[in-house]
Amino acid sequence: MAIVRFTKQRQAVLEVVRGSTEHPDAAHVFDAVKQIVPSISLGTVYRSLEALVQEGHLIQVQQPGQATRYDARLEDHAHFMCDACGEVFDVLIELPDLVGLVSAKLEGFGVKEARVEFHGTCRRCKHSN
Amino acid sequence: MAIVRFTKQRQAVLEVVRGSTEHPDAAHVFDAVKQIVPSISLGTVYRSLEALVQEGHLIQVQQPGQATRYDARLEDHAHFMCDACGEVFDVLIELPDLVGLVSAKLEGFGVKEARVEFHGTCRRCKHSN
DNA sequence: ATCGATGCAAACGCTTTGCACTCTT
DNA sequence: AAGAGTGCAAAGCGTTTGCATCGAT
Repeated sequence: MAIVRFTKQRQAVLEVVRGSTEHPDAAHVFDAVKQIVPSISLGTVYRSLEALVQEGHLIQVQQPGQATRYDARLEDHAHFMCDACGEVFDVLIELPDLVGLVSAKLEGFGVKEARVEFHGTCRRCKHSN
Repeated sequence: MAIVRFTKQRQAVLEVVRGSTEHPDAAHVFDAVKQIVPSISLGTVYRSLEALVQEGHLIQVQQPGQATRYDARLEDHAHFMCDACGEVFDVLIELPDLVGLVSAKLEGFGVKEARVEFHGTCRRCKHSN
């Protein structure tokens, strides 16, 4: 499903995610977008996010048992998830070529992507106890 | 929540996951366990799986937008998820020490775990088109 | 004017939970 | 006998979808 019409709703959704550093989920995007387009519905937020992901303008960040979050940072990167506060941090560090490593071993498989997700305690949570 | 009573339901749930190579989700476990304990309910399957995870007898495998799957293989390992058929494969390959790598860079963070998830096309799906 | 996008509300799938009852300990 | 575990059904939550209407092209 390609975006063929650039409505104010989709522009607003994209702006909100781009302007956020917190990897917002659909509900947070909804709240923020309402300030720009008060009449927007949650369904439209979901449809817009999906379209923007398909178009390659956003990526999804999944956290076990939580709502899908969205990230406007398109370069390949990992995420750190704080198990205490739930916050998600970008990990902008060059990692080894895992796809190459695994491709060599998984004969006949088409390995396209490696997603890396770190877990632990963030700086703030670690220091506040 | 520790398991303080080993009921036949929990034993059956653990046996089913241990005896499966397909990383079953709660519904699949439910279907299989019914052959052993016909009266079991889905709620009990969920509670048993949760307890077994807490106790360290099972781990969870999450696939974006899909039901949580369970894995009785306890050693640290990655997973390969086929984007075509949805099947999940264990990746039993020694990977670089990502936690150490990232710990050195994320000053003040307590990095405990790195989860690695490969995506692409499995052997069967790749060869059938 | 077309037909993709929207708003609304209902429905969905997975999971959790309240309650009375059961059965391991 | 105590209270953790069970079965059942209802509810919860994130997400999707049907439909009539709106509006970008």
